[in-house]
Amino acid sequence: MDERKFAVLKAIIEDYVTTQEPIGSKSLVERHALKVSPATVRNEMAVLEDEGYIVQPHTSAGRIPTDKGYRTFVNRLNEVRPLSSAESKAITQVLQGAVDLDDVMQKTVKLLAQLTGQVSVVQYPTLSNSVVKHIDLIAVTDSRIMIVLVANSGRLEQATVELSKPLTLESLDSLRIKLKSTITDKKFSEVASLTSVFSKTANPSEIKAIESIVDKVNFLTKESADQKVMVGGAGNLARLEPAFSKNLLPVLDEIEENVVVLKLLGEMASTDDIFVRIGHENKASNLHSASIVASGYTSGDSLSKLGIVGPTRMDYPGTMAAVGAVARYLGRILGNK
Amino acid sequence: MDERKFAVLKAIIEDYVTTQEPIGSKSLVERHALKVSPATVRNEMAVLEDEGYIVQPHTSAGRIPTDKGYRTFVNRLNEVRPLSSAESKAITQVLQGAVDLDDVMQKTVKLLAQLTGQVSVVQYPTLSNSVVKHIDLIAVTDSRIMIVLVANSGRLEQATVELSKPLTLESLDSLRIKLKSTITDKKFSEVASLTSVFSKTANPSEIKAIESIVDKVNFLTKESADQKVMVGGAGNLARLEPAFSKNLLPVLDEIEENVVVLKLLGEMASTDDIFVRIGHENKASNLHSASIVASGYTSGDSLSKLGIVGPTRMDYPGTMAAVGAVARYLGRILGNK
DNA sequence: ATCTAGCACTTAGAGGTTTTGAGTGCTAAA
DNA sequence: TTTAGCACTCAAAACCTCTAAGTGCTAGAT
Repeated sequence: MDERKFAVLKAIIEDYVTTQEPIGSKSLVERHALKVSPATVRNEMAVLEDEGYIVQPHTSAGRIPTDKGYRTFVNRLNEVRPLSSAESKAITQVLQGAVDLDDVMQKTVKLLAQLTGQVSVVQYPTLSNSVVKHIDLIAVTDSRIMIVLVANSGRLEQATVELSKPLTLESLDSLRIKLKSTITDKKFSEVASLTSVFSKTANPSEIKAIESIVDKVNFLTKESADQKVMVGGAGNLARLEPAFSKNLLPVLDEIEENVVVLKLLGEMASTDDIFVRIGHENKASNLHSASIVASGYTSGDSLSKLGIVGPTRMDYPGTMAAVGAVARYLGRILGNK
Repeated sequence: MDERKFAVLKAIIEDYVTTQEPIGSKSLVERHALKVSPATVRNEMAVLEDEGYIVQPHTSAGRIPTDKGYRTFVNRLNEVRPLSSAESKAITQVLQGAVDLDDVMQKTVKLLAQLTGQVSVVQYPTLSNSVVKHIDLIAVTDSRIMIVLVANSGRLEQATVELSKPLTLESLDSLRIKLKSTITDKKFSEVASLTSVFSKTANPSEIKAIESIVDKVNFLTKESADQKVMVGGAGNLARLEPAFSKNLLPVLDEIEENVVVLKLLGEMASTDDIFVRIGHENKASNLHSASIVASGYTSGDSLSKLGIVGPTRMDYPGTMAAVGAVARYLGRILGNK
């Protein structure tokens, strides 16, 4: 695509994103320093429309960008706009103050929502490459055992088991010690195979209790338990057009259920570039008028994802910059640990 | 207030809540089995308006309820409507499946949001009456110590401390043992006074590290760290009138910061009745067009709160029933632990 | 070969007017 | 005390007109 045509497309997108109204040739020339007349711009626009980059909602109106238009615009954004110093300051300040991983995740998701004005999603650091740093079994009552697992990434997982027959404190303690020595510093993905022998050597009367505890430990370290995400800025939906938010509500619910998020974020290649999926590029039909901007972030060995969901009509450069910056800072914060 | 007048008020409220439009005398008589003519109803309405229970948005329109109208309506709801069996089934099923306290809270907040269609808030079980069941210190790296505290309510608190000078594993272990024997089975509120002597007996070279760990433990058990809440259903805002959600957004942000929630929920007396605060009864001016329906729930020794925030125009009987039922079930689930 | 000025044409939406109908209060009879 | 009847009110719907922002095309200017 020739240089001037792209300039026109870019101008249309920029104006449309802010005004949310179809853009005509005259106002384009006025607001941007295109050094040609409206008539020339009109010719360019006619061509752009033929080629599917923009459309006219009705005959006597201006043009609005199509998904294809946004796509070529985004593709041409070779370098990501840097954040303003105020923004990057805010990021470091907010994330600096977090006391634990949950806190970091919560602050991140909120930050991302505020910076972009969209609904944000952050995936917890994955466990699969992490290593068990600590395991504990705590008898909250006689028959309720709480399991606490800590990963080297700082991620903490807990679960409780209800035993049908109480375990003596001694047995619990010996199980704890045995578990601890077996799986400490082992990868989460290896845990299940390492603990499978446990029940065989156990005292027959305790075998059932021990089995249920070990089962739960394996459950916690299992791949599928690993899809923990946090969603934030759902209130931003209220700011957007009602029609859009109506479409998105069920998606949000699903995200909170952690079901869709894998697909949503997982579809993207696993580098730490910034990925953008625009409108119909999303497979879910609920998302045909939505775009996703996401990025991977690294914490120690694991690569996880974060991103935002918003209307196709969004400020891509700004959003991409925010997502990228947050991913980078988050990686830095978690990497330091 | 005489019986028939109340019947009229009630009918107006019920219709207005569903249609969201001013209610006239004729349609009232049609939809409800009032055994009088529209003219009679009109007379009653005129009186109700004089007394401030309802207003006319403009001369040629029907009436809508005032805060005072809602208030008398709510006050007369002596018995709370029971939930449908499908609803109570849903509650038990959802809460049954939770694996740990965080899970319970998250499921509860979501459930409440879905049942009521409003924004919901659930406070974690308070720590002040709880007892320390377990404490652990985990060296995630040389100089990063993770503190894990478990309450008998099943609530787990964590924090990390960054030490300026690493502690040997032996010292850490002895500190852990000392802490454990000192504060296990003690109330959270007592912890700070019990640990104050720790730094005095310590080896001088380690005094700083130990102090910073003990400080953090005290911080975790402090009253003010106790205001943990979870907010859900923010997406429901999108369903409501934009004007309303605009007002509420900042409130939500504050709730997520845990700042306002104490006041919001704390203003209510501490029984486990269901409390309703309607429109201008709320002190915050942001909430003048909002109502709060809340209830306390008990888990073990501690009494905590949960509730919802919505427009004054809401289905009070249904909402109150849902809030009450969720509070009851939540207490039961947590009490069992 | 482009670009641009000019012009005829289109049409959504703004602004203004009319009509409609749901609602009222009052009066007088049941 | 209730209700039928009636004149009155007024927001909102329906309708109309006009405007202005937009278009495409043609022919002259660069």
